Amino acid sequence: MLTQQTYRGDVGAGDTKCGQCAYRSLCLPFGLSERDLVRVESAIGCRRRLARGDVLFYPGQELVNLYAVRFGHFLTCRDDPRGERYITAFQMGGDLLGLDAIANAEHASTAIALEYSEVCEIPYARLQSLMAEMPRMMEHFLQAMSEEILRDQSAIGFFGGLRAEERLASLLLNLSARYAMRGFSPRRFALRMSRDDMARYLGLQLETVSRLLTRFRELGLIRLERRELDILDLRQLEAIAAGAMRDDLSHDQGSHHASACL
Amino acid sequence: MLTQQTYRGDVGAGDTKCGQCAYRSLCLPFGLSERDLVRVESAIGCRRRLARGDVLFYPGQELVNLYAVRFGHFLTCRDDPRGERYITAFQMGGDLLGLDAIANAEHASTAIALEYSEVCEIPYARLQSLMAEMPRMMEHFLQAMSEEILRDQSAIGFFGGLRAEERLASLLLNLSARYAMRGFSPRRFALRMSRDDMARYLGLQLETVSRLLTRFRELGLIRLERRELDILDLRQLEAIAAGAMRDDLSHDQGSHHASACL
DNA sequence: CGGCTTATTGAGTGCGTTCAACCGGTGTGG
DNA sequence: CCACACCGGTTGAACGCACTCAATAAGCCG
Repeated sequence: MLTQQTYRGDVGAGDTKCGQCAYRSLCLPFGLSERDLVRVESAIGCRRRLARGDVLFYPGQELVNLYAVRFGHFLTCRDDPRGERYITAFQMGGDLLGLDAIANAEHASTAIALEYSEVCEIPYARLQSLMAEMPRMMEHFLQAMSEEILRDQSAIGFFGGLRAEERLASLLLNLSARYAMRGFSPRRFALRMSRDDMARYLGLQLETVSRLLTRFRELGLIRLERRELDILDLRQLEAIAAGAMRDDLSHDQGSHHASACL
Repeated sequence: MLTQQTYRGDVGAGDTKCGQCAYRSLCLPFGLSERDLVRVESAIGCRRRLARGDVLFYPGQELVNLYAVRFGHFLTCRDDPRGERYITAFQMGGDLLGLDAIANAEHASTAIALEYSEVCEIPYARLQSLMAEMPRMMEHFLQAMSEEILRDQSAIGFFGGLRAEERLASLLLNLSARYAMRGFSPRRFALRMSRDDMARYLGLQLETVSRLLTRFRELGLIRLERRELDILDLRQLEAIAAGAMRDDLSHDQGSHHASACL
């Protein structure tokens, strides 16, 4: 695994410009005028396609490009002090990758495609000069970095204080909300990552994740086949994530009385 | 607690400029020429002093200033989905506060002084225009934000995969390294935060932290009286943080054979 | 089909929590 | 001055969640 081969090509032409991109309102061009949009487009390099398992960048690699996901999914991971791999985030269309590389001019984490995916290469040097010329652009980029900080800090909270079931519910809800923001169904989507990936993201063991998914299914909160997910009771999933019924949930299945708490 | 009263004053004059600041090489002015330094100084607002327990900013507060710690210590905290408070970081001299506020133009966390402290107010609007004029300045600020991302992501790793003893060792070593970077002793310093603060940072219970500190003391790794810390065996503390002797450490005190592993 | 990866399920253990008592220092008021 | 309360910290005992080890099942691909 972790092969480095990448599919480069199909780059030319104008049908892949930001103006036509599905994630225009989420990605870098967010809130820019038509005129500024053109300048952003000019700063963006070529597209790059990756197959499932391909590595987009790895720790120690010199920072040349940042990346924006055009389609597909990624995960970014690192090693803890013990050498164990953990996952810092899952990325989908419109998300930026590589922001943690700016500190030391080299990437600090590994980014791996979870499926056939495409990214826009954003040469960091060009981005810098663009930001120097366009305060609006700079501000937006700063916001994007700040959002990354917010996300990471939230993750710290999850792993510190929350139980396994609360963490998993949080992850499902997080994915759901992000798909909703992108115009997809918040109730029905595929989990692109393996159980092990989820576990490494949540700070759990894959067995625990598997067991919890089973329990959620038994409780009628979700329907799940392979990696195809249906969220049947979003409210209750939110209640679990919020830590309601800390004792309740243990094993009493079917009572469903907790939904009255909302 | 959490009183809002702050001691404002003693602002005037030039003896508090960046050029003379002890943390000049760590803080915003890092790597700037003398000429640029003056411009940075002009952008920095007044100093502000806080007593132990004072709140510097709180969630929802409009982003007006970022802050740099001149002396003293702070913690920044938030509430997890369950309403439980957790601590995202401890800040000391030269550290920046408030970077997570840029995303939504309002602060997302609470910053509390751990002792009598002073900060520089950095009006964000002025900082923005300054960055637009000085690419060097912008780059450095982006690096600072990226570093924050790196720190937060490392924290995620700690809480996901590490044991209680490994987390605590990591915290002590982290503080040690940061004091060393500031010219203080890496082996002898005071823990400015309570056991409960440490616990809320590490995702543990305060009882667990207390027990572990006791064990570290019994193992001869540290000397600890009240909050005064002496690190006696830095190597072994590093070994623990790295997860060496996962089984070893359990209860066999005094054998010290693990130091041979290095 | 066999070989491999991914996922599920079971049984037992252990780490950290939880509840609770106790201790030392500090400040306060009688 | 001492008695008292209070806060922060330490220590003890028992419980329970999630881990660990292990076996089985289900897809996927050659």
